[in-house]
Amino acid sequence: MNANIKEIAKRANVSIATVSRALSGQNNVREETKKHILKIARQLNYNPNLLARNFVKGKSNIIGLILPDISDEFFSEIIKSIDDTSFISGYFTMVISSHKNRSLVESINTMMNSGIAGGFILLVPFMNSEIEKALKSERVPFVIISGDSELGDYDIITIDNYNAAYNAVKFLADNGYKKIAHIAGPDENNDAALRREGFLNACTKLKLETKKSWIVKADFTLESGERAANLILKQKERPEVIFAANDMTAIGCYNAASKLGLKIPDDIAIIGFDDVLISQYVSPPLTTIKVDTETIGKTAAEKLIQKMTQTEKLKPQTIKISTELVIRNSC
Amino acid sequence: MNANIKEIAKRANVSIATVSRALSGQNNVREETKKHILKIARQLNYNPNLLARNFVKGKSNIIGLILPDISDEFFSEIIKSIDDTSFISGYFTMVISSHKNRSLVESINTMMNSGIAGGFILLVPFMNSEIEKALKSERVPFVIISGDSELGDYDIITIDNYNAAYNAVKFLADNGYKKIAHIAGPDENNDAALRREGFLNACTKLKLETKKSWIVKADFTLESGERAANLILKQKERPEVIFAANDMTAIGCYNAASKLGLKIPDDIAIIGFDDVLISQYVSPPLTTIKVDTETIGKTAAEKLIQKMTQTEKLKPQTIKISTELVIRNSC
DNA sequence: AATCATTATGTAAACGTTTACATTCAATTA
DNA sequence: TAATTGAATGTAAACGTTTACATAATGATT
Repeated sequence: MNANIKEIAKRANVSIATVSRALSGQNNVREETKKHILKIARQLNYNPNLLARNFVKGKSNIIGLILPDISDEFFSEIIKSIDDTSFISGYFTMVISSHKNRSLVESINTMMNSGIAGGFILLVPFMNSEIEKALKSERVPFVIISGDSELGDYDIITIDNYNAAYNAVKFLADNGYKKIAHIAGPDENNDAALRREGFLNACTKLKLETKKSWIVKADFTLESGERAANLILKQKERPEVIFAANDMTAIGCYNAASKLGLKIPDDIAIIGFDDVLISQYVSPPLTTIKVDTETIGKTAAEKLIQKMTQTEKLKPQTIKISTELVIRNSC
Repeated sequence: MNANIKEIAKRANVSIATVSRALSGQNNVREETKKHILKIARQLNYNPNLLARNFVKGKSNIIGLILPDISDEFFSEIIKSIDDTSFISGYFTMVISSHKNRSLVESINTMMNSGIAGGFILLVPFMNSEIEKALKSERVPFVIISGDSELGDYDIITIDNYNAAYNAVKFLADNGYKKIAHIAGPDENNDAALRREGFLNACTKLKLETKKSWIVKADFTLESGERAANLILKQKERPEVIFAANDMTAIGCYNAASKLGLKIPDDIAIIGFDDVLISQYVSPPLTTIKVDTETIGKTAAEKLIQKMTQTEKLKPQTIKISTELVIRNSC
């Protein structure tokens, strides 16, 4: 059985109100009394009942984290970063992933209405009217982590996909590449769409050669990358470099190249996106664009906590997290 | 503002007790009344206040998940699997990772004493007296996921490290290998210790040749694996195969072999442990031991929920999750 | 010494649920 | 018909905390 403030009050010979004040670090309690109370609390190994506290305060110090149905490196780092940041400000992180048994909308509704979370962070690759509707009540504050900064009038933390892609292509141009292909991600994924847009605009602006048959869609998996690379590399005219929408796709290109007897980067150069762990270990190490997951998580948590603590409503804000080109040996 | 049972009671012209009973699906309420109440609840878009419910029931439907300070593939899969399983039984998953700002012991204490979690799952690679002490109160039920099944008198979900290692060596023996080396994990890591023990016993039993200089310690990282492999492969007498304590170490061996001009598996064969994502993509694909993270998470969550729901105290149980040899081309 | 301002402490209500116990009402039995 | 049972519903307390308001104690100012 855990001790409670009533018990402490009895032993310290004061009222529960004084105990509450002493323990929650308020200043309107005599130094001596405070010390006495704290001592007894320590003796009893007292821990405040957070459920009671959250309940009576009408708000929770739990931050919900809604994840879509995928598990990858990216998420475990985001989770960690959010948990780190939340903890420092006295919050807990609750994970609620969506999957066959629970839809994203259901997760949002739970976070929004059960009172269990004081705010939440929503990771979504896309937006639709169902989600939009679930978010409308705004009963508890939230922020969104997404590849798309144009989802609507929300607080959004986003990767600067467009500029990252643009600059990657610029880097390739600066290094003398002229003929460039792209393996895109799934259509409905906003990160993918923006990377593709950045690629296309850079090609036009920088006068690089590309063509329809060099732009192949894949779905972020290694296998789809290999398939797509095959389609590109078996054409009569071959590009000098492939810009893959993510690292796994890029590694798929490695496989395709290897099977076709093409040397990287001499016969075909490759650049990826994400900088996943493997990228530095493939051979040759993959040049890619590093996404700073730690900053993303940290920024999202900080923004959310800001919203949770301040009363006046601020205008929704989009924060773009910049990326970094990691130059290795694949181009 | 969320509706509450008081409001529903008023509109339905019944007492809050009846509303509570109707909503929590108890049978001692007239069918007609129940329907009426549910209808009004739906109209008001009522969601029970989980904080209040948990608080008054004196137990929480939140499952805490305490993670050590590492982020890898393994964890994100475990988290997902636990969350999946918990959700089906009506529980939430709260992640609390340990790191520079918060020690493992502190995490345990929070879970144990704040009332915020009704139970927790502890992932620990080792046990010490501090942790032991924190666990002693047993104020809330918990289970442990660990490589060591001999941590103490706890409910433990564990990988069958010893037998997995033993069988891996047996597999090598069956395939004609006679001279075998081992790159071990850190001393204080129990998974590592058991794998090493399985290796040693198998060598003795199956009369395989190994020696002290062929057993080198590393720390589960790729770099340490490369270093260790170098120490082994540069000796006058070279083993035929290296059993690495985990896949990352094994991939370190790949690097060392490649730099020494040794062909895998002809000059030196390699076997790993874990079956991380990369393993199937390195060249040649790595033969390794697959750890079924999904089953681990599921089993842990189910065991915990069982403990949380039943009153009588059962004898602590150790559940060993078996592994599976994934034969690829590295030996 | 009397008044006022300030600080410390106490009293009691409030948060939204669940649930033990009490009550009512109708149906069944003697 | 009276007594008994059982189901449906109501009443009110309880959970542990915070906090508005009331009161008491202290110190400062006249």
